[in-house]
Amino acid sequence: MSRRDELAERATDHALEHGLIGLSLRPLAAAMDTSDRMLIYHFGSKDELVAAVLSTSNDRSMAIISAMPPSASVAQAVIDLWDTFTAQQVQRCQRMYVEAAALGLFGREPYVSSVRDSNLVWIAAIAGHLAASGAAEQDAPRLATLVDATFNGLMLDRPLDGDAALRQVVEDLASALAR
Amino acid sequence: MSRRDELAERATDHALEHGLIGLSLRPLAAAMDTSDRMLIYHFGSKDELVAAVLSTSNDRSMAIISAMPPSASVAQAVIDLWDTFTAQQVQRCQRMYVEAAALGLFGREPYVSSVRDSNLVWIAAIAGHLAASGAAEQDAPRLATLVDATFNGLMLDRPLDGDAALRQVVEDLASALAR
DNA sequence: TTTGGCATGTAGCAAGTGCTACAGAAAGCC
DNA sequence: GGCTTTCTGTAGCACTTGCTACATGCCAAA
Repeated sequence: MSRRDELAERATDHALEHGLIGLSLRPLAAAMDTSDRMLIYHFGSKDELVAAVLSTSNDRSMAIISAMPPSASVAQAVIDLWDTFTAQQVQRCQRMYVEAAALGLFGREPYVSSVRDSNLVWIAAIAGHLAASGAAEQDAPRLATLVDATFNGLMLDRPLDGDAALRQVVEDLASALAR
Repeated sequence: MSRRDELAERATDHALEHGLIGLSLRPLAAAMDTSDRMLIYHFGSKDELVAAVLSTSNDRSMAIISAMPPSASVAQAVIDLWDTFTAQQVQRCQRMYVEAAALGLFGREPYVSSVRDSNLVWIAAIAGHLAASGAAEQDAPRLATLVDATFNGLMLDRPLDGDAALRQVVEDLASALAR
């Protein structure tokens, strides 16, 4: 693994823990036992570092979501996806994705591009799981967009509501989609 | 209207236009034909300014959503809410709300508190409209949380997908909830 | 006319930002 | 040995950040 990749992994760990909004090179470098100087050297600019971090994070969550076995029904798939989604590992990645998407709301780079890249493969993975769980092939992408949007929206509510309340809402969605 | 309120209104206009995440006092003050010095004088701190801006923005979108006449059905209510939600005026406020929620993802103040305050009355308003449109009273709050989360999640996708695609997804949700 | 409070302008501070200039170390290749 | 390439440390630059010290103008009450 190249030095750059190693730094990307550790920077991703730090960003997942402390957030993407407000991320700055010096504290990040200090936590990684290196210097801002080195980060710029290996990544060229902060923007490229951020892009690498978002890509790394996306790879991690994709690996987990792609490994899910098919669910017994579409409704069950929604529940299973939520459980995976809120598992520590994926949930952090998704939280950072939401931060990136918020940073991209006004078109700022590198966030828009990174979010677009992540979103494409992510939605495809969700759609794949839904299709494997019984959803019609042509409905899967839109269904995936709906489910993903709802999950991300609920993520924004996490600091407000308890996880139990959010799960209840997901169950409502699952049963609505099943009928 | 006090000077402070007037400044809050104009600061809100600016924040809705340029975003909350990178908001800083000097450019904001310059756009308002005043100085950072004055903003701090009237609001005490940047945090209180931000709280005032979020509160003002919330008041504005609440005024619009509260004025909606009941819809013919729950499904139609979801569609109507989306159309109101994406109307220029409300959509900007909601975009800023999403920014604030993202800023609050790691517990940072004043964002968490402001988001909590806004969310409470906002969900209540959505629930009210859904109930007025035929939803069962006891289901309305959870339904409102579901609809609101989905809308906010779709807001994050706005820079990626076209509005037509997002509306399609909302229609999927509406028909799923109707069945 | 003096006093006192509200509002404002000028200047600046300490800290933090991304990034760079420059020098050196280490390691492989001739 | 030299020589180039890759990497790293020190120091610093130009700029922005939220916020403050201080002096000043305005305007109503005493």
